[in-house]
Amino acid sequence: MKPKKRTTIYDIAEKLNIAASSVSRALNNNSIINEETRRLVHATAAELNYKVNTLASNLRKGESKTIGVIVPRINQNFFSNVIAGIEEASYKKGYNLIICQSNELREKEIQCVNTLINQHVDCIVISVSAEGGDYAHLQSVIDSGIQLIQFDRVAKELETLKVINDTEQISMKAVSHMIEQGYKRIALLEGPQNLDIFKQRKEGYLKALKKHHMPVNDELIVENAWTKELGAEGTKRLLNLPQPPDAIFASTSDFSALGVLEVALAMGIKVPSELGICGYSNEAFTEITSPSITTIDQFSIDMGKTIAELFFKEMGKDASSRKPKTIRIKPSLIIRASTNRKDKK
Amino acid sequence: MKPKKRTTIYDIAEKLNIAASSVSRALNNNSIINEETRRLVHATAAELNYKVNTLASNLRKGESKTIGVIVPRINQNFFSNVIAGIEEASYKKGYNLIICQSNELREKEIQCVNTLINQHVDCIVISVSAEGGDYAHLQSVIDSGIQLIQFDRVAKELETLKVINDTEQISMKAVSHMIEQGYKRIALLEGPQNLDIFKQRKEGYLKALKKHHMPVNDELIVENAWTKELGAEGTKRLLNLPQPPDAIFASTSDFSALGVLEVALAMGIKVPSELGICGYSNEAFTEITSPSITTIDQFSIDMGKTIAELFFKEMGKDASSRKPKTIRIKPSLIIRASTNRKDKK
DNA sequence: TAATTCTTTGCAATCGATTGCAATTTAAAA
DNA sequence: TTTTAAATTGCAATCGATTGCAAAGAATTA
Repeated sequence: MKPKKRTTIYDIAEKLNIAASSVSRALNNNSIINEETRRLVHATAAELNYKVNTLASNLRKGESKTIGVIVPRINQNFFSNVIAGIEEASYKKGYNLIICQSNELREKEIQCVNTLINQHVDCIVISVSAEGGDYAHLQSVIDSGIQLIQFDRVAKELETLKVINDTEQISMKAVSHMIEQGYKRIALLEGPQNLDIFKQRKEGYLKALKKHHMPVNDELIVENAWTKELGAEGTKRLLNLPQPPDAIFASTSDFSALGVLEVALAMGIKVPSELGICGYSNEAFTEITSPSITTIDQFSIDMGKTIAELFFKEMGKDASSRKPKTIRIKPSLIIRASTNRKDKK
Repeated sequence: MKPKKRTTIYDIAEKLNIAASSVSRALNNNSIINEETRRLVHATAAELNYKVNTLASNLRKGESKTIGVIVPRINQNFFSNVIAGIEEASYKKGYNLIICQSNELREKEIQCVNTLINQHVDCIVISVSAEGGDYAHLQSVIDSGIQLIQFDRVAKELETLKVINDTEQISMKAVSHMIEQGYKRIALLEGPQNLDIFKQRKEGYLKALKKHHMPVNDELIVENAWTKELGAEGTKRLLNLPQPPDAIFASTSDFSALGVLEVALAMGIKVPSELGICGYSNEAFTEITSPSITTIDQFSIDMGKTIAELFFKEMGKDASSRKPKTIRIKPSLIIRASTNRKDKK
């Protein structure tokens, strides 16, 4: 099969007429090995094009120097940015990433978790799928003694490390901003309420209304509008109400905000003067639509780095002293044209 | 460290008073094991919450069921889509992905390659970094007997499997399209010419001009303009020429096309009537700028799937019968408003 | 010169699963 | 009842690297 067997420490040992253990120690610059033999071993290793077998090494050492990452979709801006952040920070420490996508499916998520446990990863980083259900599979990660870090979409009942955005607070800020811009009837496009992050976005919306003594109007709340198409659909319904909204907080995503914008423009409704729009995520395109879309930046790359750093920091501790811990990253409201009807630059 | 030692086949064997080898065979539903013991082993495994140690298994079997992927940046639309495609196809076959990013740096790319070789991955999939240099590190992948698949940005001198777009042809088509729309002075924003794909895009541009008997004008060719900022900069220079272009093919990326668009709009130049723009990659935003941007779709997810399928197909063959092979995926020209000054919908 | 300490090296077990081959048990055939 | 074949199971080596412990050699001290 393989063309030639790969060189092992035994090959080096044989060639130099020393023991494999000495070769191992020499290669790890480890123990108190004679400088001369150390040099010899390294030279021979280079000559024979030796590469360690990480599998063997990890098996023996009982670690894998690998972090498993499970996200709903790899090719979603937010997630790919988080992954990029994790990768950058872990690579520096000599850790590799195994990436899986759950496709928002519980069943596949369970499969991924099992694969990663079998791979003996040192840590599993996960943003749970939207499908919901119980979290026995995540519990079993913990039981296996593998560090579990949840981010963004977290199962809050599980006592693990968590890295999340301060979602409620920023949502409140976004809606307050719209109120301050003079919008009176603000609608909400909400996401699946079994995911905490969407619940919190709604909560922020409600709190902002309450704080400004504005009524909550159920007909202005549209469920499950988290794609561009669903956002557009919901918007049509909203704008055809007897009393249509004068602003829409697309709390699910910028894509749904885009749907809102397109429908509004198609119906000849002026943004932001007649309709304010705020999205979520700061996708690249929000900056360049016309008008540009107000949105929320989640600092996704930083989030990735934070996750990796958290893992390395907690790594030393043994299981008994592991405590659940939540790191909040403050997102930032990016005010653009789509909600800006007062301040002219 | 770990709270409790994980169950191994020996634990199961001991509990049932049989040999570990029998347990192994039973778990693999493999050999001719007695149905009764098979059931017993499975039951006990479940009861003890047994999970195989893939490290050990792989070490013994000399394979890793893992594919290593190296891309310049994980969080670039094109790459994250390719990765998503690879992941989807390989997961079905029980293969995992280890992802690395080279950050466009040769040095890091070499590191990644070594890590993946050490990990004993069964295949390395790579899109080379822009930095260039020799490809000794890729040669050493081949020498290690690891399947090497290059995609998109390939080192053509290396005899490996390759999955690429039909870049030259589609570039020619894009430029021809602009010519047919009546543009007379078409400029080119080109990428680093040490990467083949950018060379081919230029080649397609040149061929289209030649085919339509149009002169090649060196002052209309801008080097190394592959970010939005560089694209914008180059555009300013172009539009301030005594004889400015009436169309720009931003062959490097949609981002640079976006730079072009912004500069044009800022200068009060009408798109597409006074200036045609064509980008490359079909980023999500090209659809929603105004005017929307003509671009080229590379079918990135399909490309990922194709890569994985190619690997699985070639996997069976032994090293000696491995032949270099190139699969071309035909990209598609997506004509939008930014070049459409004739046909009105 | 003998006793003691410090360096350096080797032996052998270990990590957990797999597998060729031999051994044992059971069933079928003679 | 004996012989032969088939079905199961176990033994022990193996994958490649690491590491505790003992041994050998070199250097230092009494």
